[in-house]
Amino acid sequence: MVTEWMTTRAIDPDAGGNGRDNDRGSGRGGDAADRSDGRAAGRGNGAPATLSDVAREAGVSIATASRVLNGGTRKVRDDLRGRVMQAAERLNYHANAYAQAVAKGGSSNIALLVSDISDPYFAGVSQGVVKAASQRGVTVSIAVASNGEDELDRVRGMVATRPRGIIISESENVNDSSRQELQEELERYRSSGGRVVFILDRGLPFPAVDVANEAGGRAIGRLLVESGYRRPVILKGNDGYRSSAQRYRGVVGALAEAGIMVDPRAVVNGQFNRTKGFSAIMQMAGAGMLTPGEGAVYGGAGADSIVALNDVMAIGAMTALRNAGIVPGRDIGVTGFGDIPYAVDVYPALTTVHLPLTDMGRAAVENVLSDDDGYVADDPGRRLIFLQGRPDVILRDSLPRR
Amino acid sequence: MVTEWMTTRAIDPDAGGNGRDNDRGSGRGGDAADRSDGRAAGRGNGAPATLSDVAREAGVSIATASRVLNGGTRKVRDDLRGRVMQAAERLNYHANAYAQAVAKGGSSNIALLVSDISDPYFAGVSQGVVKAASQRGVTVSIAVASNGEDELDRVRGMVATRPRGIIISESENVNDSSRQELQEELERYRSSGGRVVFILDRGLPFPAVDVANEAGGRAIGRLLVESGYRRPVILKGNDGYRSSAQRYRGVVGALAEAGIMVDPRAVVNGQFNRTKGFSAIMQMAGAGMLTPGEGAVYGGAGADSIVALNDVMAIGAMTALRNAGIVPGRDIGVTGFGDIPYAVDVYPALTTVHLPLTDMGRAAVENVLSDDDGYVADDPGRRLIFLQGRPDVILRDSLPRR
DNA sequence: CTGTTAGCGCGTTCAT
DNA sequence: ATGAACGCGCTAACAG
Repeated sequence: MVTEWMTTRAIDPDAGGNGRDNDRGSGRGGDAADRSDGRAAGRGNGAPATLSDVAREAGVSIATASRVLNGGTRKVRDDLRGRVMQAAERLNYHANAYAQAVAKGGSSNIALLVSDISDPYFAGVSQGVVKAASQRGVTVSIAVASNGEDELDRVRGMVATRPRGIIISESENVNDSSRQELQEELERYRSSGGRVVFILDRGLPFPAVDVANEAGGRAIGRLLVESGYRRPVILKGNDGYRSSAQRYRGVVGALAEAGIMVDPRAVVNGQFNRTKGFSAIMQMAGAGMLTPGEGAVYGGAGADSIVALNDVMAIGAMTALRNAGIVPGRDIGVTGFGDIPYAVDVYPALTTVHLPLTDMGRAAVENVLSDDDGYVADDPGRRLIFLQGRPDVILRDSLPRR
Repeated sequence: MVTEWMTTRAIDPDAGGNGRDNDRGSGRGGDAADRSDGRAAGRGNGAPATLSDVAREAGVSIATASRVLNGGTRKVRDDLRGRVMQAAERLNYHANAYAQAVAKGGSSNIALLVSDISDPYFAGVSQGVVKAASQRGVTVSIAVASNGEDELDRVRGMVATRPRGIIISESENVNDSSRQELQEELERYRSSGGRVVFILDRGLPFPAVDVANEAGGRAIGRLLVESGYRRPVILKGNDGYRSSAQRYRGVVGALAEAGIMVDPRAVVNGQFNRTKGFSAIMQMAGAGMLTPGEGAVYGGAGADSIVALNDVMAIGAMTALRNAGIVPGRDIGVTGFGDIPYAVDVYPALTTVHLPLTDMGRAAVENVLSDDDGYVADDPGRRLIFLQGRPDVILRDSLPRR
């Protein structure tokens, strides 16, 4: 859409109509023939050096070359080893990762699927995955899928690359007609030796890195009560999303224990993104549901707080409040869930429950790379990897005592 | 480090003190041996189906199977085609991407290198890269490198995977002892058919997706002047970072035209991250350099604005100001550069210059996938892909007229 | 310890 | 139009 400003400057005005002298050359490897001696003038002009190039250059067999360049702990006479390494250096040899993968029937790559990298939550998780992976010498391919169908497509594409494992960190996909297919696809992948791990449990029969969602929700609920709030608006994610449901159950439960019933009109089912948080509150404010008055929630009393089950929703909600002339923190308290990095930078700083984003990513790759995925079919309980034993609620200024 | 909270908990709260029955066991997965005939009963039990499995199942040659499943526009009799496709479906065949890559001598993957995915700037760019790539059917592998040495390592790892191209979006690496090596490595990669594209020019002889940095800086400078500010503190990135230098030149130039000289003590060389913005301002405020008084900048007059050459620095600076009891927007104006998504959510909302993050990512992959990389050795000016012809400064509340 | 020889899964000529 | 055979770059048995 916004492509108007895009100015891919032209390249070679004068080259004009002249034929393209694309010597894409090579085409087929006339091979052997023109590769007279393998030394294309040392200029890295042609294709990258191969193992056999190195072997020839070093005057050894390709097997030997393989052994010194990659083969782990095999023994090779020192002089040969030296020659090989020098040759490799000289030819700037880099093993062809694909060929290796084909030969040994398995890559050293893990696939990561997220809904939206530009969301701080996923960005944090991804950062953890990528760093942990690279520390262990495995690469990660990343894909984004914004809806259920995309998700299935992406997963299919991923299994084609036969990664060591697939890590799925999607926020939600509901009404999931493709859910069944997804599960089947993943099960086939697993039965062929692949590992799949979810980040945040989605109720599918695979291991998942999970956190104390319900306990976190309860903690928020109690904090609300202790801080003197009685009339929260709750911003949840979609109903099909377990984490949201768990958090919701937690806060509602804690509230109930204190004798507080939340007004059904005060709970909005949205999605875990900033836009939804923003628009939901804009709309409620516009309808006069937030501040005391006729159409207000809680029988006209209005809301005294907004409990978002996700940080970005909370942040969107805060700016919506401001747009509506309501001062977050002063007029209405706000809480989030996740503790994304910029939760401290909004004003007032966001009170939220901390989630160890990058560590969640790390835990996922550790599981993928471990020998045993800890999955036990008949005991669903055994397939969860819990991080964050007790929830860590971070008190900041968006929910002052009142 | 922070691993203490990590509690790979058993699941059930009530399961109480029971011992952890970690049967890590398993060791190797056996297998391999049992592949007697390749046909593991059709059940997806064994290894994934291969092309020849499909061919056999369909009663055709592997070549034919290849043609219908992948081979573009070849002609195959309809009945055969049908049988093949059914067989593929039944066996849940997915082409082995690695084998394809080896066979045709080139993958359909591009590598992306960033400094930090969890930084909104890189997250935005990455999102653009990944989405654009997947629309074109190419996968992207991502790696992070926080410093110059890592960068070289990662690049080396990347070339091993022989991607179609390498996109580098690193913020900066200074005192770069490895810079020369990096360039050589990349040149070898290119001479072997690879494409490399930088996002934001770094002065290396490769195409780069760039934006109107200096013009943007000038726009900010002029806005400052027009809005009545005279005593800015400038938060730059590292000196070796061209984009920072360009932006800096722009604002200083515009200021100079208006007869404003910036106090040398008021410019801090940092890095483009939130922490640096935060700490720099904390420190200056602590030293009394910001508010009128003895040690203040501008001969004791203090600063009336903070010009951060990057959004996250600006955001860090704003919360630092608050910590120091200075109200951003009211006491001191603030501007950023980049327009990351959450620039609207800080308070006051950040005035900044817009950068089309995801489109920058997209442009990079388009260049990688295009036939001609537009690089012309002898005319450095010709190797840039400009986005955003005229800078778009977004007026918000952090820099009110005064 | 080193070199030979089979494959790995797939694309692609070359005959048929 | 279809199939047989070879090669991609590399690893892994197997000999020597």
